[in-house]
Amino acid sequence: MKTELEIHSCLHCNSRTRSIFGSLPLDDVSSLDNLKSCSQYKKGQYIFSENGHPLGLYCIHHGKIKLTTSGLNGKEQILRLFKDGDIFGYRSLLSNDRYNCSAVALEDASVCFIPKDNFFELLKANQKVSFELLKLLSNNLKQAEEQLVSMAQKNVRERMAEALLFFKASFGLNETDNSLNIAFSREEIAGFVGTSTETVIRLLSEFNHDKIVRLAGKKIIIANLDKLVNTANLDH
Amino acid sequence: MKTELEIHSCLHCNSRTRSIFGSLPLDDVSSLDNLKSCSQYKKGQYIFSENGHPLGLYCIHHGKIKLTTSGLNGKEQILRLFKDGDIFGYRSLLSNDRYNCSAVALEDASVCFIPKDNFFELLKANQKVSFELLKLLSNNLKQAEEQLVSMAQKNVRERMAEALLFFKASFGLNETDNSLNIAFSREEIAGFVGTSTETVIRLLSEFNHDKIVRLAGKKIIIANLDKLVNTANLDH
DNA sequence: ATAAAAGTATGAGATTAATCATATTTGCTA
DNA sequence: TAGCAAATATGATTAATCTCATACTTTTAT
Repeated sequence: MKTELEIHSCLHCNSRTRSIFGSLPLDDVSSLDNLKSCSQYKKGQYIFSENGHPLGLYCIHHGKIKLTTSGLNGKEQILRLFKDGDIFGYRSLLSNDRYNCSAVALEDASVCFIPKDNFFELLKANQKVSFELLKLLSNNLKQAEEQLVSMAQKNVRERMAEALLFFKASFGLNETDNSLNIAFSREEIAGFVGTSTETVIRLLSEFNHDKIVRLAGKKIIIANLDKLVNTANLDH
Repeated sequence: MKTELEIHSCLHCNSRTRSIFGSLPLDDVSSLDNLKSCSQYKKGQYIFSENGHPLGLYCIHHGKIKLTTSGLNGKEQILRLFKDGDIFGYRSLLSNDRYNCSAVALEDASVCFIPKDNFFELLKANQKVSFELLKLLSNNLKQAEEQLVSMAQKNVRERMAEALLFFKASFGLNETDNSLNIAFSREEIAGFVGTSTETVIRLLSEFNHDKIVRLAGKKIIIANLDKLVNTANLDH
């Protein structure tokens, strides 16, 4: 049985192996342990807020996090999603900006914090980590530009289907009932798809009627993945 | 008077000082000189194409380049714009993908090429350059996410105004007549704004009527910057 | 110089999706 | 567990933008 300390130590952290710190030498991992701190967040709690000054890097021990920014009239736009082993807060840190978005816990979460200076030292000392970070940013950029093209060229129905596929890719499906492993409100989905809450509700109910998904309370069950992929019109 | 060789050498390249290689020790600059090659491209020519395999990094000695991807039904979407001193082709290189977009010369251009392996060696040897690259990618990501929010939440008129401001920021204004230092076709603008060519034409003609811009052939003259900024509805 | 092609311009109609209004349901708190 | 607030649902109307059609203008190629 693991002690509380072991559970929160980077050395024994299952999430670490999947993170950019996966290739870090064990000596550096234990020094990481000494300088990081770990905090618990309740669902809905803010880890950091738009316009704040970045003080360090966040690394998810356990939980799901959304990055969200407020656009016109304060309308929320979800930019990125994170899960166990993901780091976040690096964008603003690296370009030495204030945060341009907020990080919010989508469910109860356990998140570690590495102070800015220590993180930069770690980057300097470990070529591999800094290279992993370059890769990560490149993939983020690819993702963002793909979403931009969808937003520019696809209709709401297609984007809605894409969004469900993205949620599936991000957090997976519950194996027992094939439902999305995340419960977003219709308003949050609207803030990802780039549409109104009413349109999300209408489209989900259409998808339900077309047997593409099945709605069970807050659960969204993927009833027909092929149909969903077709609806997303991915092949261009 | 500079010889042809000097003009194309990295040591004497004015564009280099503004690039991520600005902080490179002069010794490394001259080795960069030996391994890079420089090519001339005519307006409209492709430097690389979507789905191709990246073989190295491109660095603009002189010229203007667009990165463009083909979305639904082959409709072009302009993703990023580059000018003297900018590098491009690093996104796919770093995430080890095929190109997800094409690079096209917007006017006659002179572009240098650094082979993949040499570039990665240079990154390994020069912490500063690799850090500059992290910053660059972070800024690209910020830019892309800002555009995503605009695409999701703003109407076409606002995005059209934003686009003109973006072109101004990217390539500047001609000092004599205040016209944009770049001549896009209406179709290209549509592929940046995320709308139809007809709507671009209509909106430009509206802006012209509202004395926000003045149209003189292919030239777009910024007649009233304040009005343009207001139209873009930037404050959110 | 002239024809052909590409780009720009404008109108009318169709369509998508937003907005506003109002129920209905769900979940939380006292 | 009743009551209230928030979330979901659905309809009607309106507004924005796309599409199609056609005309005009500029550029390009022969």
